[in-house]
Amino acid sequence: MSAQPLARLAGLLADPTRAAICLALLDGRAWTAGELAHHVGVVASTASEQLSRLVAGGLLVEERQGRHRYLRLAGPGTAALVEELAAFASASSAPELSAPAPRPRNLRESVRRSAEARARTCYDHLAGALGVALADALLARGVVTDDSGLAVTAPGRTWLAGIGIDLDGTRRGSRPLVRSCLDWTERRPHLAGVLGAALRAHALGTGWLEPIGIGRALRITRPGADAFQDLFGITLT
Amino acid sequence: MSAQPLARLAGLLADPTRAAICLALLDGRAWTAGELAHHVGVVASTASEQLSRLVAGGLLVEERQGRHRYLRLAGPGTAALVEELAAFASASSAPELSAPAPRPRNLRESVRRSAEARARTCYDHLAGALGVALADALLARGVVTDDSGLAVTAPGRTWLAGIGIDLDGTRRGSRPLVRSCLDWTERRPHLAGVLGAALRAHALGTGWLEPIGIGRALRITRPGADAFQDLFGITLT
DNA sequence: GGGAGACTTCGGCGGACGCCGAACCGTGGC
DNA sequence: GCCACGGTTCGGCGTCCGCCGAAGTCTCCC
Repeated sequence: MSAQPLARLAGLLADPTRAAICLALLDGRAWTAGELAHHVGVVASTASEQLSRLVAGGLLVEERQGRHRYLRLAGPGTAALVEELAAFASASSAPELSAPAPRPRNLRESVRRSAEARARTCYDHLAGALGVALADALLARGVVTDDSGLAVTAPGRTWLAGIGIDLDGTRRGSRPLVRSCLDWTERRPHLAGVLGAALRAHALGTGWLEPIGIGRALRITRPGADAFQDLFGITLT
Repeated sequence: MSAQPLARLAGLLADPTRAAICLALLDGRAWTAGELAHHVGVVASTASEQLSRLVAGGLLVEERQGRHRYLRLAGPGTAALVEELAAFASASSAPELSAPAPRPRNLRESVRRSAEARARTCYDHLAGALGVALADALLARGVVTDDSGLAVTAPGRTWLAGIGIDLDGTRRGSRPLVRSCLDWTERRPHLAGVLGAALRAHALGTGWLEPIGIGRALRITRPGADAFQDLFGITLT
């Protein structure tokens, strides 16, 4: 109601350093303070201050282990908020907000980017070309419908259970069962929410996907490619 | 992807004055620059600067008429974003973010607040005790379901058409048919999206509700009270 | 045409903020 | 016990930002 809380929350994300930290944490993992400092390009002391601020504001939670301080986003709700703001910002038509050409600086960077564009983690669900293709496939097969708001159909639920994804088993607090999340590289929606998280967990659990290095990029394994083809009709180029 | 756009967008809402402006505009109307300046308690020149900034950032759009400059939120998406952030901020458990006791300063203010708590506009849909009661009623009657994401049921659509609310007629771009929006006074969800907007439009069009003064508060008329009772089973205290 | 009113531009003030380097504190390894 | 190392605290610097008042521009109305 009052403007103060809104301004303070927005203020937490209003700094490029803090914003970059939150975006990095969208990969869903817990990072150490040092990793984050290096990743966003500030000195350790600066990162420490900003991290404390984000924790105090409730956006991040910390976990201390020995001489390390691990940080991650406070929860799915927080991740969804950051996602949404980032998507809105990058989709904004205002030229004022568009990025000043963030092109890759070297080959390594370029390779990483193309891998991320193909398949990556977005907090706890799948994004990139694979994520968007999955969303399309599930819509086309009637597992998910968008008639009046995104929803999982009754037959869809059964079908998912048949391939080992049990949505009933997952306790859902107030978290939506399925949610749309705008994909930054594809500029089209992929699936988040409980279903999105379950899909990612299943793909990693069965070995369809595996992480590449420490980033958020994912590799599609040989059995994974077969599974996506057979079950979802997705042919990967 | 890059942190810059995110930080800039958040920065627009990171100032109490700009945040208050956006919250005021959540009533869905177009305000003049002077009204906004007075409402948020800054001098005209200050408001002018901040408004220009919000327009440049794409959050607001302006319309010049004679010597007046009318401002409103850029669209439903923008309103949803502001709503969501505000809800997240006020629901945040972090004591750091909670408001420092914004109690009413006089009787007039107090009266206005209680009217707003009963029924008010939230951008283009209904909020307050009435908004929440409507959401409950529509869920209880099966017009809307929350089984797997909020959705309008097939019989619900027919029932709505029967009382004069035609959802098919409204062109929906990428806007969700029905969406949940956390109510600030009730701390429970009410209905937004195309359905929420249609409900409000219908209630105002049929005279069930009428605006009180220039604020966002709404008065429930005598026929309105009857209609809410007969059609939705809502008894207003 | 003159004047009132809505809005904007500009200069300047004060405070807040983000950054860094240096010193400090704990933990873990040798 | 010592050292390396991750992280934190502190002081200080420069910048940015929001605010106001005063002057200026434009529109409408008489």
